[in-house]
Amino acid sequence: MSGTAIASPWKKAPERRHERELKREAVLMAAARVFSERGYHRTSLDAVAQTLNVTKPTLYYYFENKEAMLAACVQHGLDLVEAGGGAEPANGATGMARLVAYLTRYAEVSETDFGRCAVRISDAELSEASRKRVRRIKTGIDRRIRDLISAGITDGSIAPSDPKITAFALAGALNSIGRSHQRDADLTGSKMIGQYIALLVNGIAPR
Amino acid sequence: MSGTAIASPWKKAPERRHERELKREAVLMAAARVFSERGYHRTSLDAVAQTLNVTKPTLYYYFENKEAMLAACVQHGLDLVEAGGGAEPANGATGMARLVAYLTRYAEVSETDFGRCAVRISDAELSEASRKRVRRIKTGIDRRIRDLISAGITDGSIAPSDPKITAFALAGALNSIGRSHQRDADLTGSKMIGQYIALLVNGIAPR
Amino acid sequence: MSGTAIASPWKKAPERRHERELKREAVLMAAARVFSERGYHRTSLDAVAQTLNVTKPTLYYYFENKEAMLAACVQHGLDLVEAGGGAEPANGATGMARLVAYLTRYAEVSETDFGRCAVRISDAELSEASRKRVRRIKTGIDRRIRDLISAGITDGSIAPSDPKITAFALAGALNSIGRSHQRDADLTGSKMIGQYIALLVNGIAPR
Amino acid sequence: MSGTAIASPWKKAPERRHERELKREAVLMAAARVFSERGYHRTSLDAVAQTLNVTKPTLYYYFENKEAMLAACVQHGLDLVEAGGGAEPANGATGMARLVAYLTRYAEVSETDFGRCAVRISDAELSEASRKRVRRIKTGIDRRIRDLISAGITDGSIAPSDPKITAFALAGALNSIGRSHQRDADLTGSKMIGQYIALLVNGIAPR
DNA sequence: TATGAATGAGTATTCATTCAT
DNA sequence: GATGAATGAATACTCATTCAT
Repeated sequence: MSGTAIASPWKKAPERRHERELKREAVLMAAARVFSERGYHRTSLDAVAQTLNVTKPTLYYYFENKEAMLAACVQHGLDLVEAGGGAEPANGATGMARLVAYLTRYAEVSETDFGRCAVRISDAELSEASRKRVRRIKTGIDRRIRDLISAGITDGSIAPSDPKITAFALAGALNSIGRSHQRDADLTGSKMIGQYIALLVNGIAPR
Repeated sequence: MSGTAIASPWKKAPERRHERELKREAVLMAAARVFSERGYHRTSLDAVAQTLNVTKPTLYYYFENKEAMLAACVQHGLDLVEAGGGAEPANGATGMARLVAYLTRYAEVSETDFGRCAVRISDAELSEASRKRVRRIKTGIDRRIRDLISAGITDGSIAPSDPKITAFALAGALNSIGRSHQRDADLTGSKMIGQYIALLVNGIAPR
Repeated sequence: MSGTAIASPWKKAPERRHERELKREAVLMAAARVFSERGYHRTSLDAVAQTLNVTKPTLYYYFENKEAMLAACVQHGLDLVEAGGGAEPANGATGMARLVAYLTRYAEVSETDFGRCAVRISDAELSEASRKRVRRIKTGIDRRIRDLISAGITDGSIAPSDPKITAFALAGALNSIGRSHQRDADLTGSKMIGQYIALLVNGIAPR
Repeated sequence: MSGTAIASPWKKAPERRHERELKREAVLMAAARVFSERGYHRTSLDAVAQTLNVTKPTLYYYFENKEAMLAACVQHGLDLVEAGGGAEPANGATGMARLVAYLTRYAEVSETDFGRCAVRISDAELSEASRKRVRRIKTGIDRRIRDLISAGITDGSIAPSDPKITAFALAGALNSIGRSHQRDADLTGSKMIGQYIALLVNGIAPR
């Protein structure tokens, strides 16, 4: 045997691609954080760059422009919701149980930077192209919630109501989580989410 | 007798003050409309001025600066909520009844331009000064809701819960009304508000 | 009589409008000068502003954007050519005489800052809208030259040739005046223009 | 005998140098094409690189910087004119004949990408350094034309005139060929060049 | 040789704000 | 009261250029 291979100082192509991907993600996370903290319009790309110890043009190496960064944040936030799973019809649970699982996931994501971006940014701030894409995802989520409600109504686990309005109200209520400024520990965290959803499930009237 | 008084071309002081007040309100309404339509940061003062057929500097005669206009919009929106009354402890109604009345009012105001301003602007987008002012008003409303909840819990008309979280959830849920883009007729109007609040009161679980 | 009127310190509306017009022209002249000296792309609006002792945003008060300034320069240069007159068919002169008059005017304008702008800027640098406008004027000038050539050929004062190519060559030749860097006194001024045009009229071959 | 030589995977030095030369030329041609199509300043090095399926930094391996590329284009264009020959005093032809040959060559080159680069770039758009270099080459051509004119005047084949102005006018007129946007077939090609030069030789006045 | 990554310097444009009139 | 004019400050975006690999 002719000895051990010497570790090459040059990174291989796949490794490079992976590194780039990592950096892109880092940019995205930084952006999500700053956007959700100071608002999209009040945030300059300089601010984003600074948190990464990079210069502004570097950001353009990873994203076409500021709006693309925002769109990616929003999209990522929304994707996280779907990525949670738990809403599959197959698993034998009641509509209510599946809905609660989904809403919990939704609420949890709303507490992340990405979720806050998704919830805080008005569609009007996105470019036509991004708007369409985002709208499609949001519609998907809305439909998912409506379907779960309908299923629950059918199997008797949810009280009859107009699924459209109910879905709108539930999502809207949960959105306020991401919209609020989470300085208050009581209004953050999984315990709070539990109470929050329990409220939506049971209402405020005594049973 | 010393003859009839000649109509002075100069208006009297009180009349002038009144006129100024009227114009100030006109500016405010215009601002509320445009801000709520395009978002505060995306709206230039030129746009506000244009809808009034005035020039930009004129606005400065009525408001110190752009943020002051926004703050006034928000404040006005929140004032409208309080102005609705119905939350007075004296009138013998249950906490629940008074809470429902208050929330209804809240929801209705959320559909106005002023309400949308109040609800759509994230605290993060305001300067420190305005942020404080707005926060104070919002805190007032929050306290009002909490108090009503507590009263309801005490008189048995509302199920026991943490008033803080419940108030947060209720307000948040209603805010989504003002935040939504009211293109959908089903998701606007007083009928919808009724269903919306009924949902919050009764929850989605069957009773 | 109750005395002489006191000169009001406030300028009257028409005077104001006039003043604005003057300033706009001043901006245009400054732009024409700088553009023609350093080239459109190498000239920053800061440079234009500096020659006027104004700040950059002031320019935007008079022109929509940089390209609009350029377009106005070009248009003004081309307009100057037509404004010269002398090409009217009515005046009994031969086609040749009228052509020479027109070309002389053309050459003279080419020596001005506006003319140099018109001649130096490629159509490609203009916006679609400006391009069309400019192209229309240029076509008009081209047609004017062709018509004069045709008239001259008809009345025998000009040798027969393809008016299209001849017009192209004449205009092209004269354009080089505006394109050259006039540091050389021998290659500027009316005397030079005379010789230049005489050359085009008589050719270089001995007669 | 020591066996057959193994073909080395490394290319010999001269071959390498040659390859490099070829690539450098490829870069130059690509640059000339893009510069002449979109204008020097409006063309980014990315654009040049793209047409070669290379990345931007690669260009720097062959040229010091962007301006050096432009200068090389211009120089190459002007070299092409000289390379045409035909202007040698020795061959017994008249000054006029030699001048016509030279101008024809000049016009032909003006229709190439390199020629267009040379003709389209205004001195004002270049840096001081490049300007000097380009100016020197242009001066060389100008002198050549003047000499031919003088020779023609001397041998009687060209009408007496100021060689300086005449040379300026002839070159200027021919430059317009390269400057025009050759969409019009009538205004391109060798036939047109013939007519163009005939016009300059004979003038437009009837003989 | 060629490239991925990063950057410095520049530039057009917007907009809230001021002020003399 | 209202406006024309002007400005300072900010900011997104571009691009030639560099350098380690």
